[in-house]
Amino acid sequence: MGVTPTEQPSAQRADKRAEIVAAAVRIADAEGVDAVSMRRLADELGVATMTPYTHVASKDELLDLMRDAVAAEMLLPEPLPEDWRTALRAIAERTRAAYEAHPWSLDATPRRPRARINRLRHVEQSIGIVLRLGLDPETSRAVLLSIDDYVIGYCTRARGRQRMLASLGAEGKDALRHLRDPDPEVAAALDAGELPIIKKIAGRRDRHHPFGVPPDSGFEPGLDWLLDGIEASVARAGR
Amino acid sequence: MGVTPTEQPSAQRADKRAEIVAAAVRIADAEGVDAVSMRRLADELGVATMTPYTHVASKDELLDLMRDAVAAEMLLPEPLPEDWRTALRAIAERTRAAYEAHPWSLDATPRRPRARINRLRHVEQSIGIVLRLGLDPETSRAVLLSIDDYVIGYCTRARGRQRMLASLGAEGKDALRHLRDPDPEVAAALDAGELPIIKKIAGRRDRHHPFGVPPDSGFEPGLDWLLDGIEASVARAGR
DNA sequence: CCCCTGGCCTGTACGACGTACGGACCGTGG
DNA sequence: CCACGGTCCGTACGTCGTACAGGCCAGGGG
Repeated sequence: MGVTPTEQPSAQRADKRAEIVAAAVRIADAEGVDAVSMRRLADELGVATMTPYTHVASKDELLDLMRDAVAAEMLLPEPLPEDWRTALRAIAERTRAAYEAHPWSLDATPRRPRARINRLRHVEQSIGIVLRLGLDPETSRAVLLSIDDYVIGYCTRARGRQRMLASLGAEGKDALRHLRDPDPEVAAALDAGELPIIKKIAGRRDRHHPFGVPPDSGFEPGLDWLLDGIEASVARAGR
Repeated sequence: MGVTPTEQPSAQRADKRAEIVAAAVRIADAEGVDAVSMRRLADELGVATMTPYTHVASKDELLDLMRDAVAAEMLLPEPLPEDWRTALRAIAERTRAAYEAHPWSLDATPRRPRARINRLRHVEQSIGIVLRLGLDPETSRAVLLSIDDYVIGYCTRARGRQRMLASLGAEGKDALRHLRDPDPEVAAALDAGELPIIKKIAGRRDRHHPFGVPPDSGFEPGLDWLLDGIEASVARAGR
């Protein structure tokens, strides 16, 4: 059938778009998403305020494209490891690294999510691995999504952590105060003997860790537990 | 020691604050966080634009308080179930329900996270359960956080899903088009035979599900796998 | 050859946002 | 009675996303 090539947007136009997105990503990496305004972006590109709109429909679309640029970094070079567990771990780790390098991409999700190419490539890789397990489609989907969920959740919390440490670092020596009497309500609850466990732990923390914040418990343990559970489930199904 | 009660802010002041926060939550529930502007909030309260600032330092603090209001809904009535696994599941489920009722609370995280009372109460409950496992503190923390991560990740993805369905529903019959030719780049990749698995699955989807979107694989399976992994780990440690 | 057309680019302008600030009001203690 | 501290109000500033109305220029048809 004569396939009309779906309105291909001419290579140079695509290049300009990519350039705009790359500049936006650079700004976001360096100064956070909030620093990415259309005016700032236009300045960065040496162009008038409204010019980027020639290549990008709206700021929402721009953010969507920026997220897809991050998704490109989640792709693992083929061929993937043969063992499904090793492969899923590798993908999860790569995904974590991408989110950690561009924490802003976890921030606001777009109002109107569209299926972008790199996100789809990433999904394609993951599905490919999961299908090797030979589970029914329903369960396969659940495996894929549960791992995704864990990774996203971990990265979201890690970003919050990072932000907190940054703000503590910026405050200098008064940093601890922020933890010690955080809020009148909290202070009252602590005095009243509510929250006994937290009170005990908080006391220990202040002495042992910089800023009173213990090191992160890490990405691996939870991922391993999840994979253990999946593996056991696969073993049961395979009997 | 003469404890000065840390500047208690007088009951009526606290009431006003709570009223403001409640109104903001109401707006966010009904129309999304973006609808919560200080002007709109003031209107809602029948008060001048700047008046809420008498009781709330900034919009960031307001958002923080709104999130804490959601955290209050995550609290489980005492006494908690005796079995640790049942209790953790109950907390996770309750947390999921709270996020689902107020999806906006997963949106932007505050620049300067403070420890608020309800969040702390929620953490206190969770820690209490995890400590029953008798693991070393490090591992206990990992257990707690990994479950948290999974829940947050799941809810984040569920929110995206919900948003997508809403936007598809709003578009009427053309909804499917949005999935069928999502983007020139994607169309090209599909034609070129990249993404074979997705192509096959997408074909199947369109026929079987409303809007071509399959039902969610659910919260339970992933949570169970994670808990299975944790339980096995506990069993090994307890030998 | 000219001229016209269609795509890129520009500048100005509008409405909404968060919030700084200075003044008005008002109940309470000296 | 007055003065004062806390509450409330209105105006105003700077920034944001973006609608819109032109300007520029290359390339193709008369």
